[in-house]
Amino acid sequence: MVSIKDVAKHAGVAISTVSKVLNNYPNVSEDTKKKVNEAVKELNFLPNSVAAALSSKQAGRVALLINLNTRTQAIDEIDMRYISGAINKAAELGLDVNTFFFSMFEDMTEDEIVRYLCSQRIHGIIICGLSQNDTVLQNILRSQVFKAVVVDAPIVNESTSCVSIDQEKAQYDVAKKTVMDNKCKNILYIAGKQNGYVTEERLKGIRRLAQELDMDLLIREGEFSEKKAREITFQEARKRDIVVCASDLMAIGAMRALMEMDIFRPVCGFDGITLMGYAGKQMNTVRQDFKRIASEAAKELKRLLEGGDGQQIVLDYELVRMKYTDVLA
Amino acid sequence: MVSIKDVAKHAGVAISTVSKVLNNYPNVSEDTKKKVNEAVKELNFLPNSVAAALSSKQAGRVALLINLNTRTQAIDEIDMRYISGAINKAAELGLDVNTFFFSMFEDMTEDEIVRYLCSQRIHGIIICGLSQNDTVLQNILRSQVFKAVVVDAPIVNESTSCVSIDQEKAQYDVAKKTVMDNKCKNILYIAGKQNGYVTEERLKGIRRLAQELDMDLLIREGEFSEKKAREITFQEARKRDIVVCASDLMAIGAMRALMEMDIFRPVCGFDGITLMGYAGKQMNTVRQDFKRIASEAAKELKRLLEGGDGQQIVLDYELVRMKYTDVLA
DNA sequence: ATATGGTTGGAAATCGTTTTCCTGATTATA
DNA sequence: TATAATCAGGAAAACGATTTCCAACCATAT
Repeated sequence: MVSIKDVAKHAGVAISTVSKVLNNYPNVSEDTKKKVNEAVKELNFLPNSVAAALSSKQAGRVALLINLNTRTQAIDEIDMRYISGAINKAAELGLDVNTFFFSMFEDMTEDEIVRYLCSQRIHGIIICGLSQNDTVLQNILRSQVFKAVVVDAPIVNESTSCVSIDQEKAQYDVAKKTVMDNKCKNILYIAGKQNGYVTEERLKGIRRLAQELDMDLLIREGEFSEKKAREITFQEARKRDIVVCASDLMAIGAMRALMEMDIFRPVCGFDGITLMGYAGKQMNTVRQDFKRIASEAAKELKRLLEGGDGQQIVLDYELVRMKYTDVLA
Repeated sequence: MVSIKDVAKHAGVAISTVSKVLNNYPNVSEDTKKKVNEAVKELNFLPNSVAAALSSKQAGRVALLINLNTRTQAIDEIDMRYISGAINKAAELGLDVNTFFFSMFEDMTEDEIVRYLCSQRIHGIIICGLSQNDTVLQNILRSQVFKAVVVDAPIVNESTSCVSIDQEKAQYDVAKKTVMDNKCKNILYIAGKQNGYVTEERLKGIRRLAQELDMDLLIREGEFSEKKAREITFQEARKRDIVVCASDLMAIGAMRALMEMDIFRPVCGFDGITLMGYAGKQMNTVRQDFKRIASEAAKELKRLLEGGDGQQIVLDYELVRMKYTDVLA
């Protein structure tokens, strides 16, 4: 393997000069720059990133922590968007990404996790799917050992940023649109899982809507489960004008139940996953651009690593109506 | 950051001794081992993996190359299983994994890709989704610069292994079962994409079946597209007893078409993705354990990196019948 | 002609390990 | 008892970059 030393010899300059050229330092004449660059070309030299990392100590190594949804593979799509968004952007920014899953740390203590990540020379992390009761990771973030960007959890401090859409407003918007279009008088809301940040925000949204329109609002906890939503729908939907769900998966469960009950109720979901196209009937939902979210997270992490302060980033969403022909495009 | 030097000083031994203890070398007395381990504990020392990698040169760094399906996010599930399977296993084996997507290399030449991976100090790669006409990557494999394991492509040489199920037999099996159960006389086969390895193998399988049972076989190319399969079904299914598809996604397209035509034909798919549960009707399919496939690939790569020779690995599959209630479990 | 200041490029230290020798000391063998 | 063989542990040279510091050089101002 050809090293910087070989390049230096071949170009007839010192090692340090080569390094300077490679890293665009000032104080190098155009002349020597050219000599070095030629030598690099001729010898087919590529810098050893490991050595560079060791030497410069700012490795730019980043961990992508994904809380793989274990509930159903039907929504792998979301995790996949997170992963591809983060990895692509990070590569573009010259960050070296290692992907991990929460499950790997399941039975580790805070200390062990920190030690493990440190031994991997991780300096920054992107966290997708952190739940409010995951105290272990929360403590790690609080300790500020790492620069971090959290998706969909409201954690901001000196070295931690978060990125998300406005969950409250999105829930309000999609429900309002559906209610208006269908002239509903009361609402069945199938919420997410207790204590989750997005669950709470979306609840606020639907409550605001109900209050504003002076509608009766029945809230049941669906735990983001298709099955649970299905059951709740069987129990409650007859007496209700609309079923608003805190996730697409639950919306699908609700819709199938309604079809089996052979009654019509408008249903709206949240997320905008492809599976919505297969639900049998059209539904309104909030399309989140998960790829963009992760990509922004990567960008933000880069900023933090370069010394920026933590902040909250809020991204757009889109109200859409999903049907089978969409997925055929 | 506390280094091996500090540990050595604290334990009253030489740096090399600490290193030996850490790496379980022989020729260290229990006594000094204990001293060193205590020092490690007390100082909360964790080895710098970057320095270790630089020094030992056998970084064990591995690239996971995923050819993200761009067709539809409905089958992200497959890529996700590949990723989680490979990453989890690799972590367990102590391999350091970097995930890349084919799209990143789209407009790079062979040389550039090799150079890029080398600069990342990648020694081994796992490739998922390599197509037969991707000559760039094929050449890289042929050049044997890297140890590699390829999923679903029959490439074996000194430093390359492949892992896959027996595609031919699986297609034969699932089609035979469906044909038998429904007493069909002729077959509409919706094939994959021309020149693909799995496409060819599955074709062999269905041909063998047709020949063996002396059935008429109409083959149309579905290109793994739901839409295409849908169109083909509209055109051809009326005159046929069964629709055998080379992928679940196509099977879903076919099934929806049949439902719209309001005729019944048995349909069978291939892959075993969750989406099958949402198709509306039950279908037979071949369940591939993608996670296991990737996990075996990681294990095999480790073996190659340790000097083993390339080989072909064939894994099991399972015939299943998928329905909506399955996905609710 | 000398002092001053700004470029340019090289020498050498450094990052934190691994690994190769090498030296004593201890044990086994003849 | 002499000699060989084994073993524990240390010194120092890698690994391949980055970075600091310094010397040499040139131009400009005095």
